[in-house]
Amino acid sequence: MGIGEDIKQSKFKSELSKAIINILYTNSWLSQKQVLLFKPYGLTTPQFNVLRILRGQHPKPATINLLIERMLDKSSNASRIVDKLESKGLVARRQCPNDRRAVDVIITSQGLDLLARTDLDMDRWEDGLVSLSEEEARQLNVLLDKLRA
Amino acid sequence: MGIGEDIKQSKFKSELSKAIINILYTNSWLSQKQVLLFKPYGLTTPQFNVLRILRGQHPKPATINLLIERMLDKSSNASRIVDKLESKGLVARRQCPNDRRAVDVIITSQGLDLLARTDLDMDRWEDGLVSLSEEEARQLNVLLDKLRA
DNA sequence: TTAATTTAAATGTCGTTACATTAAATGTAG
DNA sequence: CTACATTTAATGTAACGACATTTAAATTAA
Repeated sequence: MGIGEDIKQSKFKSELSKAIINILYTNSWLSQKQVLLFKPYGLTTPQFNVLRILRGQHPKPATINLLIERMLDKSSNASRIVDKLESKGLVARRQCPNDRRAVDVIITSQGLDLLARTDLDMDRWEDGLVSLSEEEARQLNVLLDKLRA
Repeated sequence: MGIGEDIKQSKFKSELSKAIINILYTNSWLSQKQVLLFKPYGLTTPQFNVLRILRGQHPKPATINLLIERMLDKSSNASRIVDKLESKGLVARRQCPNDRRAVDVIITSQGLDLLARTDLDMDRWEDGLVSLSEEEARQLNVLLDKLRA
């Protein structure tokens, strides 16, 4: 179903303005699916994303600033997301030895375990999105990158 | 700049998983720009979207349910968005004559005026996104629609 | 070295979102 | 008709986000 039927809007000013709405709508569509995916693990999407960044760094720590820099949604509050993850024992905070202002955040083995379990679901979910070929996905990436240029 | 550099992630599991992240990231990029666009008019993005739906219906009214159905982000609370718009005099509520449970929401002339002024800014902003040709935007729409299929 | 500036993270706040519940009107089955 | 279920919108709430402020440490300049 095209974006037109999805939001019941029959005409658009241009393909570009349609594409902008299409991206916002597709984002909402994807996000909704992700929320459902993470919910059984007691994770919100931002929490999941932070955990993934920390796993990418592992065994090196990440500072809060590094988390902010890499988060998809820059506006969310990294400090409080780390609070939540820490209270669940999924990450640990330590004072950064080089710079006492900074905080080293590392993913715990519990955090790694949890992510490992979500991996299976994530893979299954992405495999379910068979509607795009690898080449089409590549093309989509090119166009999105170009849009932001 | 490609998504890889933007979020400092060098490798992705597949082009598809990269595309998913790319959509989420591009959404965040677009949303941020929209927030700045609407701010001078004292509108949030959901408020703006509801106003646009109401203008699309004008002079017919829309029920709350119709707004929910057409909103890009289904999870936001249409009733309270209408509260905000009503308190600013941009929309008006009337009881629906056919069904007394339902509420007819219409955009006021003030609301139409405000939207007319934002139109200029919206056009200018979209015209600023010259990075994609009409054909490329069309292709982007095809790929996004296909992804959601 | 001291004072001023910048940087990192945490916190306070206010509005919004997400989700469940409520209230009222309508629809439906017995 | 009556009772029960469904639908429509509004509301209560707890958590989250956006954004300014604060606190502490590091950097820079005088």
